[in-house]
Amino acid sequence: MKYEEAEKFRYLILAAQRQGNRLLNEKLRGVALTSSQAEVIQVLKTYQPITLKELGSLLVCETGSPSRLMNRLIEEGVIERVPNQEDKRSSFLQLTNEGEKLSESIQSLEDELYEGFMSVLSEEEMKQVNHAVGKLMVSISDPIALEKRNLL
Amino acid sequence: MKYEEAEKFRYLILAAQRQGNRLLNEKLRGVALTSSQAEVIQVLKTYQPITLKELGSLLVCETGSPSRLMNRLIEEGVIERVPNQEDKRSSFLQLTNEGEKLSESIQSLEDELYEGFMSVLSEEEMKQVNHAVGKLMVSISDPIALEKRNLL
DNA sequence: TCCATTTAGATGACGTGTCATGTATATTGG
DNA sequence: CCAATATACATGACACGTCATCTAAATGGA
Repeated sequence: MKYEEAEKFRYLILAAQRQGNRLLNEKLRGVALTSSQAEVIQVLKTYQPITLKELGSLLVCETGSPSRLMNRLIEEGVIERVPNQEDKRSSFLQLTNEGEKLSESIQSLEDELYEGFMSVLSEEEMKQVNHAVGKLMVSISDPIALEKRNLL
Repeated sequence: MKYEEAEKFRYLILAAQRQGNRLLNEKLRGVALTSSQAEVIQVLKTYQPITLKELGSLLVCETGSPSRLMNRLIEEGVIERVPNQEDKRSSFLQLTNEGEKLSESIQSLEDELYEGFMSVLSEEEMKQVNHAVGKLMVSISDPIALEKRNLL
């Protein structure tokens, strides 16, 4: 049982991510968005207008550039492209009016999620988890998105 | 910033799951398996022979029955089906010899992962995280797989 | 016994995460 | 200035996670 706690750690992180994701996706079903789409909208809300590359660097642990994710949101009229005169390879992304409205709905659904966490865990407990997991992230990966968004 | 720690918590869990998954998948590339396939093999190693339904209940937070995951592993000759005379809707699943061998490789790769965690986090820190996240899992979800596999 | 219901599993559909590769535009070294 | 390289993004491929739906076998009550 040398690795007992480490194994539990691994699977609890997996379970938390899966269950949390399902919970959030259920909440988001009402506004017909996925949790990934919601993350994009919330990032744009704060950082727009930005290029796809910049957006990618702000999404938590997204590797490739999220072209397809964007395409869907553009088709749905939630996000729009603004040509970038300085560099024709890219364009700037920003929320449409509809996107801005959606952002508010998302915010309140996310707040519900956070309330749920806080009804089970004390702030102290969350800080302990955040400290430990944050250390791990710094050590095993490039925590750029987390740093940029002040999530560390 | 009412939800500051809760938001960090949320994204750190996401980041940890993504990065950890990438790390493990890199390690598993040498044996041409994905982390999901590896989990199936390791569960079977311990609990075989079991039906697909039982397997599903042992995988961490798998919702549907993992038919397709199984089909690939059966095609690859890692797992085999044994007819179930008692109930012809299902069959028993077990590792082939090749599967048993793979299981040992997987174990040592997972141990590497755990060593990595332990080089950054103390056992005490992991216990704190496990306790807090475990509480959350019990409260927001049905933690059956975690309980069955003694991961709580 | 027979039919309705339940259960185990398979399958289609959709969005995502990930990697490899392709294409157009920028940049840079000579 | 131009050719080689780098960069931003798009796209194809593949496996997953998730949900809805379908099929076949088991079960249970009339």
